[in-house]
Amino acid sequence: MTRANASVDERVKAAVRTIPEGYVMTYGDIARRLGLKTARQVGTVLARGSDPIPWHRVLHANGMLVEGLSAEQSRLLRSERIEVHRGRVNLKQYRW
DNA sequence: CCGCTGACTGCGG
DNA sequence: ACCGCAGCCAGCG
Repeated sequence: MTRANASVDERVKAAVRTIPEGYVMTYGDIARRLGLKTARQVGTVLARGSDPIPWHRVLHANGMLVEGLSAEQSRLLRSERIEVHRGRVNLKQYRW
């Protein structure tokens, strides 16, 4: 009931909500943390983005921002003091 | 059941 | 460091 029964959809959203302000995680990080098979699953859930979650804290494996949403995303990240340079974030520094 | 798509990745050039 | 691409696999028609 704690987690096991929850749907993948809910678990992904819950995981994203655990990312503290000022930190980021990659799609792969979340997938591995939840024991999911692929990072794409995480992306698929976020793409539907039905609920208010800090989606901007989720990046690609190399720190790149989400294609097509980079403007909005970099604005949100910078608003919480995360540096974005050339469309990417330094994971060594901000990865949770 | 089949084929295509996608908010992904890792590897090779 | 920067592409390009094949591999993966859940979701949808």
